[in-house]
Amino acid sequence: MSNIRAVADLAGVSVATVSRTLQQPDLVSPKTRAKVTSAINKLDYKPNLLAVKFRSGKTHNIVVLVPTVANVFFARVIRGMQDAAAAEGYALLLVNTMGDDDTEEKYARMVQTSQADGVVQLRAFNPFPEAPSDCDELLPMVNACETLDAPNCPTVSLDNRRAATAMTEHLIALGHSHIAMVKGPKHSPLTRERMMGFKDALRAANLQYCEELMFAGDFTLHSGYEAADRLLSQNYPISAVFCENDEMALGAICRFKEAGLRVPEDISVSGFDNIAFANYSDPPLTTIAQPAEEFGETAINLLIDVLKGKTKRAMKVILPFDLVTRKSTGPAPEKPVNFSS
Amino acid sequence: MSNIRAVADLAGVSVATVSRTLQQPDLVSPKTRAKVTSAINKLDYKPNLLAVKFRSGKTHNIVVLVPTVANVFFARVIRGMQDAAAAEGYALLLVNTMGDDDTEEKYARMVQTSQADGVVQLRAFNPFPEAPSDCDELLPMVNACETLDAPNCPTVSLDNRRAATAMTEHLIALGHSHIAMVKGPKHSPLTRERMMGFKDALRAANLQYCEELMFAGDFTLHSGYEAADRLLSQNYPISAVFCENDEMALGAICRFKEAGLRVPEDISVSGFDNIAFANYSDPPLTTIAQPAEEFGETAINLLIDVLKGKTKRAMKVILPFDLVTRKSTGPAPEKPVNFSS
DNA sequence: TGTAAAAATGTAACGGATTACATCGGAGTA
DNA sequence: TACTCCGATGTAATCCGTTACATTTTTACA
Repeated sequence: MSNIRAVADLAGVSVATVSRTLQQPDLVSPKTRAKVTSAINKLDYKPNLLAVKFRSGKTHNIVVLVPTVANVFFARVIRGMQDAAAAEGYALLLVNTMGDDDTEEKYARMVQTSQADGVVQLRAFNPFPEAPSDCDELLPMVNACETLDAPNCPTVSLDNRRAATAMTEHLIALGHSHIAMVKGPKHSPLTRERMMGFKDALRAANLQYCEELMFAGDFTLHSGYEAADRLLSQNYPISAVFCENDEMALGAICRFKEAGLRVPEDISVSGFDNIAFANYSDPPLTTIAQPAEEFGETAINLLIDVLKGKTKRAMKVILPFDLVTRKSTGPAPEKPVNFSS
Repeated sequence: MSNIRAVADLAGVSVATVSRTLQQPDLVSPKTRAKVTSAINKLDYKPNLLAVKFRSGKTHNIVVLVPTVANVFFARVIRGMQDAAAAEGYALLLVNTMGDDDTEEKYARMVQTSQADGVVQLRAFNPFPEAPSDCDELLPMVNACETLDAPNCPTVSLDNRRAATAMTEHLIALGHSHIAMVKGPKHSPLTRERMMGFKDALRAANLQYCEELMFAGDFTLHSGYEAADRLLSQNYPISAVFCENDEMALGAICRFKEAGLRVPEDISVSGFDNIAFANYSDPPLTTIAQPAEEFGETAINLLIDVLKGKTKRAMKVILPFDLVTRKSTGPAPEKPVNFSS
């Protein structure tokens, strides 16, 4: 691999001139510039960016911690991030962390070892354990989608609570009063917020919240299927199920159909996220649309502001949601089915 | 950020000793080692990996060019790659290229600019345009999933042709003789190979291949839906549709149901890939299972062999497939429906 | 105790590009 | 002609670890 000295020799100039030809061409006379350019081409010279980044201390890399790239919603967020990053000359290093704390810490350490300038974290976990969470200085990190409770880290999130309220109100308006919920992972803030919104709506409608109607899941198709299975074998009558994401809703619908139930005639099912499959399922899914690409764009732009020192305080951005009603929710049946009977 | 010299000063030793303490501790006496370690902790010293990599010329980074991380199949391949890479101490830099040639060339250039050691390419495109494709020297690249026709690049692929034959034979065995195909992108080798396999099976069964029954798609849900739409408005009778991936199959099923057709009673539909949704759709999808994680592992291991100079010739690995029969395919109806009539 | 061998540690060159500062030469002006 | 100024170019320090080689210390054994 040829280096800048080889180019300088061939062109009969100093290395400084070669560097300037590439970085600030207007400081170099046209004649010299031509000689250098020709030497560069002849040698097929490519600057060693590792050296450049080492010297300058700026990598223009951003590490993105993604719980699962398999999640269709995250895939959209990633697309948004890529556009924003490309526009600012940053490269994205995606890491599929499987939600593992150690993996996230390991990759976040790329910042401390000068391999990346900042981190976008899509999960509510602080991968910089030693960093003081009090407000001294901003972390080189932005948190998106799930809300991390850290005052020194900008955040982009949805108003999950209100969104869950809107969905629940939709179900209540259809006449449902026995509503179950399939929740996400226990420690996810998303789950907490969406559950609060769910309770808000129940309370406002004078409906009773019932712990037995809450079913655990983990955002996968399979866990939705299993939750529906447990739901079918318990004693409370239920006419609607609010799932905390689309994958679980689709898994649940699958199980209900196996049991001979019709969606939405016998039971209404709703999701959250509005993934592509939601529009092609049978029936198409009522869900909450999130501006996924915008999440990504906003996160990257916030991070770049932090990296450039433009921001002093950690911004908390909240993006709007949209209730998308399709065919998986409908009027409550006369009398909610009591499955186990 | 403290550096190795600061540590050396605090510990009262030379930088070489600090370096050795970290790299080859057994060359350092226990007493010195203790002093150095304590200094490292006191200063919270983290070696600048950019400097390390710059000096050593090895980055231990692998760039992975992924057409779309949104594709559920690729997500599984990525997981396999991560396991294999982690085991060998390599970090994966995932790039969502959107199948764009320029983006791929740009990121592949990370190898030439010393920012990465090698590339895994999941698409049939050579992102090193200037590299001679004749056999002189192996490219620092491995090609997986789609088969790139480059003699100097190791490849991991499925026997797509035989897999397509197996699927077609399955349909023929169910009595179908009017079989349509929803294809992938025109220039994808996958499409070419699967179509050849499709034709092989038709020929072997003395069935006529008919160009009018081939519908274009691009591997998205929507394109499957649209292909089904076109299929419904043409003149040939059809009793089965072989879709080149699961997303398109699910999109097609959606459209067929809208048209009031029953799957599989009126029309059988099959997919390819066996993504998670395939098992939770209505009806569950008959498809070809690919060992996705194994694709990833094999690709990484082949690449590391190349990077370490262990391999001289470009290996061509072919992984096995598995026909998974579910409920979306069934016996051919007495008389295939002619839709437009 | 002396000497050779082995172990521990230090010195300094090195990798590739950037950039502050130094130098040189030519244009412009009095 | 002499002097100033500016544009163009060169010199060399610098970023931070690694490592070949040199030097010092310790160990082992005659």
